[in-house]
Amino acid sequence: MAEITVILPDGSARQLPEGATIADLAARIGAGLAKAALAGKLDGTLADLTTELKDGAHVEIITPKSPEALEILRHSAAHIMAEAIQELFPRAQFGIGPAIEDGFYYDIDIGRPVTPDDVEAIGAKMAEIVAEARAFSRREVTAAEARELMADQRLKLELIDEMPSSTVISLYTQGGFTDLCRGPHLPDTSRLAAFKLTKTAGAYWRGDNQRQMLQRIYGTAWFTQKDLDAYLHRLEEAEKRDHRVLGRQLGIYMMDEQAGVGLPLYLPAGARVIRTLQEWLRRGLYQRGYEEVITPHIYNAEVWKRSGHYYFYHDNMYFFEVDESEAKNRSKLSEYGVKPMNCPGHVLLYANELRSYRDLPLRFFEFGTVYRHELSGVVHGLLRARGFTQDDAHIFCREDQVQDEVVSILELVDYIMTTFEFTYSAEISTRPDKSIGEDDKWEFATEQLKAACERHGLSYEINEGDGAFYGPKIDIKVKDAIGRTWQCSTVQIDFNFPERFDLTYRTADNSTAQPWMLHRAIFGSIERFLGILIEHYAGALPAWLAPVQVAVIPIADRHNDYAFEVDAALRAAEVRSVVYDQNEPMRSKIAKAQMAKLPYMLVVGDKEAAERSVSVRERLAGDSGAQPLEDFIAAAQNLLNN
RNA sequence: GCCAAUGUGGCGCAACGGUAGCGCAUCUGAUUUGUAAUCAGGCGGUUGCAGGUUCAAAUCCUGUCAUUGGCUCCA
Repeated sequence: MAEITVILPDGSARQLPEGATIADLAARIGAGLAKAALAGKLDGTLADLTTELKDGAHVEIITPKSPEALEILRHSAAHIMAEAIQELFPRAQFGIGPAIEDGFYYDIDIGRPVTPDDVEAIGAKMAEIVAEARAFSRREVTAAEARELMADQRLKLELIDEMPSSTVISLYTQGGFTDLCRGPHLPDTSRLAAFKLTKTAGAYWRGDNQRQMLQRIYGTAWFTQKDLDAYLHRLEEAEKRDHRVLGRQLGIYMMDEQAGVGLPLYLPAGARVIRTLQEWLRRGLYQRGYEEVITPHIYNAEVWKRSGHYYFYHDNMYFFEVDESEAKNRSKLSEYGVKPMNCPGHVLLYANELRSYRDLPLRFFEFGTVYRHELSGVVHGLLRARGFTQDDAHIFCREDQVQDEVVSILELVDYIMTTFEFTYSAEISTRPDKSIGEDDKWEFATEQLKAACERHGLSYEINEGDGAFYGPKIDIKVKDAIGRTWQCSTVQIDFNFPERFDLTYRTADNSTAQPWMLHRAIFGSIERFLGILIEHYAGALPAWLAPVQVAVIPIADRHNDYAFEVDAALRAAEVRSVVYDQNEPMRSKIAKAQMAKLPYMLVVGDKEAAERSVSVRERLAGDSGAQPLEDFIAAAQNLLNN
């Protein structure tokens, strides 16, 4: 796109060549508000144009190759796709077709599913439209006129109906296709240089699962073919990092149809990593004044009724009945529910004894394995499973301690995320429509979260109405090595549980008060976090976390004895070591260790056996020469134990 | 749960109406290797499952289960 796009105060856009002047722009606008606003500022090029004009009016300048220009390109691509669909399926109904990250989509209804052949035909038709350089033109109509023009487009009519009848509606037309649209768009279809239709999917109209499912066609669009190729290459690279692929290659976990959907089984390497992560976090939590507890996996249904989960989440929990009568010919059925979270256990522990204000804050943590009957369509490897382990904690504290506790949680989050080289951002979610509790409590809790973020120097965005039903929360989103974001940590303030379970403590003046309760998880789900780590590091976990840290590689069979001696010494020093004693050339063993992404390889041959040394090869740095075995072990202990 | 696509030896793939083939891995033998893959031979599948069409089905149809990509959901 060689044009600068100027979006005028009325929302319409003009494209001018790079290097155009403000006078050129004024000439293109004709009479009207914008021209008046530009009066007296006609000197210079568009680059000199200030976006704030007279009387509060402003223009937006979109330069070539900017993110805004890319969005225009993609939005136009959606219109071009819609035009192609209309030509191929004249009776198609159109929903919405926006630009999205990396591309665009359009929701349509052609009375049947969209097949791969259809997609190919649509892509080919788009190429024709692009080749014909059909101009985009804008015009404005009243809602009534729009209704008339869109008379056979029931989905569009629905959109028009939702706008106030006084709204001026803008329409964009290219070729024979007209769409309701705010714009702006490309000057003509030939500017769509590089695009590809990527996938189809069903999507509910207006995102409402009670309504009709439309067919969604996704595409991606870029300024140049080179950009498109680079994008497709990026996708391939991301696929190679897929934790499900690497999880298999590295022997982390498996799934088995016999076990059930969304229930991973951890292989030795996976178990090692998970236990290492837990042990590391456990040490950090003890240092920070947390106490570990262990609570049941199942509870009598009465507990879930009291907490409200029995009613709120019944379909997403696993309930079962047990006959508890030990006498014959009698039955006494009890209902139990498998825990979908760890809160009730910690609440019961709190209520076990009379608490004093001096006891607070009380911080209970647990690696609690929970089960949630997630919809079959949402399970995804370790990232969304039906069984997973939370690094869960509940902090019971006085009102004046809430903010300090939140700050210290944020500090812990920072320590953990920094360890894994994640950058992260925060969102504060406020009261949803469907929620419980008094306004002043919500307000107090939300203010505490905001104040804690500010004290900690963490900027945040507000996610209006996205809190839990019982309280507001801070969500932490981490950004991985290839720029994707993942939701991990969460801090939630809760006043529902303390109320429902009558939690109290004795105050300094010997009265009774209700504690505040914080829920927090740092990893969120340990297995999910492991999945993210695998993708973040492309399977090459940091040495301290690697399931196997060292491969001892004997050059020939006669070096096996020494290799096992080295292995035993490493194991004695708590280094996770294996011997590659297969009857294979050393080079082949090295290749295998490299592919297993082991951090260290110790090559031992005649020379090493004679002088009791090891030749060290690092996974990334390569061969770094021989050193005495004791030296390597001493260094390894520092390096491999975080 | 909804829409679509896909299920072939442990893993990755081929055959797409004429009763399954390759690579890796595994096993056996040879080889004894100095920093990313030594050679040879062998084993292994009634093509997710259940029906149907056909002289003939991995291949076509129906159902079902699972996986994948989306949608909705995620306490």
